[in-house]
Amino acid sequence: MKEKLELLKLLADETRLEILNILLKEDSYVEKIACDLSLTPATICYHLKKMESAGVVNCSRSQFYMIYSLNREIFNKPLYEMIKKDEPVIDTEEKYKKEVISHFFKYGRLTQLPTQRKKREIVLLEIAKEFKSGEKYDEKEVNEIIHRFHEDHCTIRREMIACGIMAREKETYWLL
Amino acid sequence: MKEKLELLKLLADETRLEILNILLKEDSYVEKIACDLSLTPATICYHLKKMESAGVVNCSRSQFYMIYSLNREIFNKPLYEMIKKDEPVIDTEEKYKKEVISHFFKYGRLTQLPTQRKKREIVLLEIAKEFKSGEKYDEKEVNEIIHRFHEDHCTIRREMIACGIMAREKETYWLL
DNA sequence: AGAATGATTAGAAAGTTATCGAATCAATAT
DNA sequence: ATATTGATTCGATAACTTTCTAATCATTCT
Repeated sequence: MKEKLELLKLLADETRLEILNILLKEDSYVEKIACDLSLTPATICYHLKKMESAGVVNCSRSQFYMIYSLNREIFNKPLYEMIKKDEPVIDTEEKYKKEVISHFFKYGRLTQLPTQRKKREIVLLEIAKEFKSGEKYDEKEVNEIIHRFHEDHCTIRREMIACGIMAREKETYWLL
Repeated sequence: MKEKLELLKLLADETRLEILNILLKEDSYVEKIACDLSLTPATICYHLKKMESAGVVNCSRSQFYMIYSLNREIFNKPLYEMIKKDEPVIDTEEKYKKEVISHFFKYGRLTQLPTQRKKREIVLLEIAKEFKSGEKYDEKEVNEIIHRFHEDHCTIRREMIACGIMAREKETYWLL
């Protein structure tokens, strides 16, 4: 998206449009363009460098001169393509997680602990979001939090440890 | 050309692109857009009015709200169309004149006086360019000038009068 | 090597534009 | 009528961009 905006900004300048129209006819070089447009070479150089770094023009040295040429492919897109925001990339993994979660949770409660290991992990990680990373919890606190999701807090607590989501030492639990 | 530049300038702004993408999804109104983008209504209004006057969006009132919508046709052009300078309009009349002139003149001399009235007039007007408007010429001078184009200066001089390109009073000639 | 030529960069000045808060306008509802 | 709600306009400010001059760089020619 950012790149599209940059390209539009490049094109939205009278001098640069003039330069592009010159290059549309034939390749040219800094001094010549400067002369054509009655501007200083410094100014033309400024614009050409800007456009070069955006890939709009290319340049190559020939003897004394830096010959600039158009990268014409860029202009084939319809204008529509230039304004349309790219869709946020759909992460299939993320999508799958959402499906699993919406399948096993109803009204914020876990309906049943999945038997498939992968799904179970997703569900447990969802519950684990209720714990703060770095904080210590005693067993009673852990049970209370888990209980908000499901009756059988013992099984789930045990699974948390088994999956390596939480760790325990004596009576203290924390997120890994 | 100017209009194209104006349109490009309109599109080359992050906020306006955001607004356009909102309108791409559905029509909306000032306050809503302002809220979506975390900007003040004044700012959104500024952009919308700018785009409206360029014909990019349309607006219509509905109850309390000014509903803005996209004018989608604008975005169908390829980007190429946006940068290319419009060709200077080819005047077919002018083109025809050039053809006639290049057909009847060789190396600056009139090869033959066209018989077709229209063509004859074009040729005569071409010769008439050698005379200064507002200046008086005697017959000798007129003949001399015409002679540069053709042997038969008498016929041509007479035709000049007949076609209403020059006028004569006694021995004096002038351009009309 | 050094002179010449064209390109590039840096820094400064001038112009343009996006944004906001405040004031005003326009339509609706009480 | 008057209060309310949303839209618009105005004036000020801050940020950005174009352009220039002057200095520097890179290549070619003598």
